[in-house]
Amino acid sequence: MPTVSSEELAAAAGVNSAKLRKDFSYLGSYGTRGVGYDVEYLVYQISRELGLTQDWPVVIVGIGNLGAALANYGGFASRGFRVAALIDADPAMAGKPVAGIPVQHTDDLEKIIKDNGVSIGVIATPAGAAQPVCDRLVAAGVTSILNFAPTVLSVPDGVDVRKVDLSIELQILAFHEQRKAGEETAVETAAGDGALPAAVPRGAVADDSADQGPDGDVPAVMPA
Amino acid sequence: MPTVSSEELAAAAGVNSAKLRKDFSYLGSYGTRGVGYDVEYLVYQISRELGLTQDWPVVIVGIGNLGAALANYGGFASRGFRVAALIDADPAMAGKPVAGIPVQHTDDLEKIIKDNGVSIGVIATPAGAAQPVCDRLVAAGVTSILNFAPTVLSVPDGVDVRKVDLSIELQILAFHEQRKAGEETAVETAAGDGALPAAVPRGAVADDSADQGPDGDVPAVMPA
DNA sequence: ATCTGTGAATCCGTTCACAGCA
DNA sequence: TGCTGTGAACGGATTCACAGAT
Repeated sequence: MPTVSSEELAAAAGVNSAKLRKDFSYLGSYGTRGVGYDVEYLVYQISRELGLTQDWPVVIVGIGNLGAALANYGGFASRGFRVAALIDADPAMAGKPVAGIPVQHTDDLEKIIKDNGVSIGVIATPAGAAQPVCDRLVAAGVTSILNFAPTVLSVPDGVDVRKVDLSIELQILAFHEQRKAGEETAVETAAGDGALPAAVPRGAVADDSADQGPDGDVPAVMPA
Repeated sequence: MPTVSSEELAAAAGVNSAKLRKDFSYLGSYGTRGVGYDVEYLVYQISRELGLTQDWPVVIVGIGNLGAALANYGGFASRGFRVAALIDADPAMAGKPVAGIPVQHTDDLEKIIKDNGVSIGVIATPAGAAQPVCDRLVAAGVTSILNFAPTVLSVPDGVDVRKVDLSIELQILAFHEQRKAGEETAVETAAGDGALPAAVPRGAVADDSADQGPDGDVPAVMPA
């Protein structure tokens, strides 16, 4: 398939074709009227815009189960990420290879960051260690942090943090699950008060919309 | 602190106080004019609405590094989730305890689901195994699936899927990182063409806004 | 005839601003 | 006086609809 129409792509992505065309138009005019988009060219342009054509060295700090899972995760390499180093505070881990990469000790964190020109760090430590590790990463020059620890990190301006809370995704599922259950029996919302005025406009569950995944149909209020 | 104002909560959450009040109002009138919201009561009401007061048994299928990390994750229990079973296809794993729970073999999947009344399943298998596992979970009665495998699952109507792609969060960071770098030197966007018309309205990076985490400032187009 | 690119219209979430209650 | 609850105003994002290109 050398070419795709906005219609086809939109269906695959679960969005309106006009939106897709408008979004693409912000990147430039990469389509051909009457034909569609050249797949290979489009992939290249989007990859470039997203930064996938660059090489991003990352370090993973905290090599427990999760850190090891991340180190082994195949999806990184294919997206332009290179695991430059694994770092752990446990001296017993030092030198032990995980996913083919020897674990290094936290003592050398600053040197590792600088030697590899790392600007993105992944924190997979226990909650207590996260903020100190974060501070050291930032001091050493890291400006983007992916945080898996269940803590909200504070960082100076100019540093990006994204927090991944594995249980939030489950919560979202449970929330919908609860609604599905509530559908069968009439209301039965709670104890005292009457039925809710409107609560969550409804739709999310039934309106399938190939959504899968973070972003979308999530209430905005909810502290990070 | 027995009571909070919408102003305080809004500041903590990084949103506008009017939005917070309006959102809360969808759940009912749980505040007191001139005073604020009773913290304990509010926590209870929100917990109930989100389904945190219920007990949600979940199964985790695929006990590799990631599955083990999830099984050990402390955040689940505190949010009302209970890991009812761990399931893996490797016979050698069977019986071995992970996070204090013995791993069971895939052969017993259907029975496990039914015996425990599980409606939420977590898939942490390799990509190839995900769809078959998903099909079996759904056939056995699971109606919500959290998918960590790098595959888009197809499920019948009425089943919710959320896909967590660990590398997407990294991509988002890299995207911002790229923009930060581009800021210093003038344009230098790419090779051939001129500057982009508008691309991503700008703001996301500088406008801190205690954002941390999924949802928010993510381009909507991007197939799950 | 087909499918892109985009101004115009529309929709919807956010914010304003204030009436109402404690 | 202080702060909630909410109708009305606003503004950005989505969708419509069609001119323009192949």
